[in-house]
Amino acid sequence: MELAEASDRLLVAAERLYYSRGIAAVGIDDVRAAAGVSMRRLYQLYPSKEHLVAAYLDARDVRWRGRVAAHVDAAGEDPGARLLAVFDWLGLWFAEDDFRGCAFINAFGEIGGDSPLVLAAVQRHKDLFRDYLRDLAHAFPTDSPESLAAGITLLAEGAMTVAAIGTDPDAAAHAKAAAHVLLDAAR
Amino acid sequence: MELAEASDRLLVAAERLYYSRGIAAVGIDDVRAAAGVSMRRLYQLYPSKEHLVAAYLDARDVRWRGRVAAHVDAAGEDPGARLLAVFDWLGLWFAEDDFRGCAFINAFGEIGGDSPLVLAAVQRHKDLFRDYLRDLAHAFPTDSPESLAAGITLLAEGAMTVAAIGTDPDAAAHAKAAAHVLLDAAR
DNA sequence: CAAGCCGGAGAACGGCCGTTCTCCGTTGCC
DNA sequence: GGCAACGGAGAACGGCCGTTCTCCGGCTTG
Repeated sequence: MELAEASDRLLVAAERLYYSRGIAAVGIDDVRAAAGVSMRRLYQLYPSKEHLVAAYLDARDVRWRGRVAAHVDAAGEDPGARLLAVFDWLGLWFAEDDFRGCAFINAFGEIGGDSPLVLAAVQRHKDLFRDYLRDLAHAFPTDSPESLAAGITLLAEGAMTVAAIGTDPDAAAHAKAAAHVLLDAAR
Repeated sequence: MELAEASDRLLVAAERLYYSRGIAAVGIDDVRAAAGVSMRRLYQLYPSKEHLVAAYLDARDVRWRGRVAAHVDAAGEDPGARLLAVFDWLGLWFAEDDFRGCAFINAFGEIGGDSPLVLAAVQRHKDLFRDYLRDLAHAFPTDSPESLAAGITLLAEGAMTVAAIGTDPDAAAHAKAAAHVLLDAAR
């Protein structure tokens, strides 16, 4: 098996297992077995579990932000509609069967303090998401795009937490309604 | 040593260690040693680590909500000022040296899926916090206190996440500004 | 005083898991 | 055809940790 294929299979298996069961609860050997890759290969590609977890988070970051952006792009050109589309996508995500909260918030709670690599991957993701929302806010006609972006970001992050922990199935809708108020006030 | 004193000392030690280092990273023996309690007593009071963790979370819930309520009460009678005081308190909390994010969000990420007791304690806390904000919102002169409460809750939860993971030292101030917009629009 | 229960200290046990090592079959090369 | 490098499979190692057990000193009680 080639390195590239082994790496792909490991990351696919890692994402499925780590996201659904948690990082600490999944052993290296579980990922290895699910991917059908030998120990030797695994340690050749990722010299420790920490590296594998960081790679899983980076891969998930790319996929996750890609899905958000695709949904936003499908909403058209209007800057307000594009900002609100983010919350529509969150609603779809929260309703998925295998939704278990934000993988990055979970990873932070699990090993954020103990692993510089994982912490950096989590912060990278959150920074990129915030930057994306900031770009969307800057396309909106307002005098204070930064304030708007900050409010939108907080609503989105709050919705992820509430949807993950609480039992409120409408977290995304509530966040969208509040975002609508912020947009109206900013215009 | 009496049972009540041993329990107190265990919970004090557990809160300090679990919150600062994470639950999985702290062994039963670490808590036991810090509390100066024998193994026998510990397992007599809490028959497993899961029980001890749930008790730690319950104790922290009471203290944490007490601190919030005290700060809100100090803000006076005006319903708007009381709602905004929540974010002032969050700002003070985020600035504390030992701030490491919301203990309940962290606990959820760490073992939320694996421990019914811990999951229940986390949900209990978030429900109670949400109910508290809902009460504050119902004292505010508006036609839609529920929407207001939902928005405030999301901003507060989002601020905790951003303050914990990100490097933005002004998360609470941004959340307060957005909350102000929601209040103005609701009035 | 004697005897028995209580509880403290800490060793022991069992299991899990990240990491490394060993064995062996295969493959490519001269 | 022989030989060496590679890599797959999985056992072995080391350490950690939750939980239980053993030993023993001291306090209580009749």
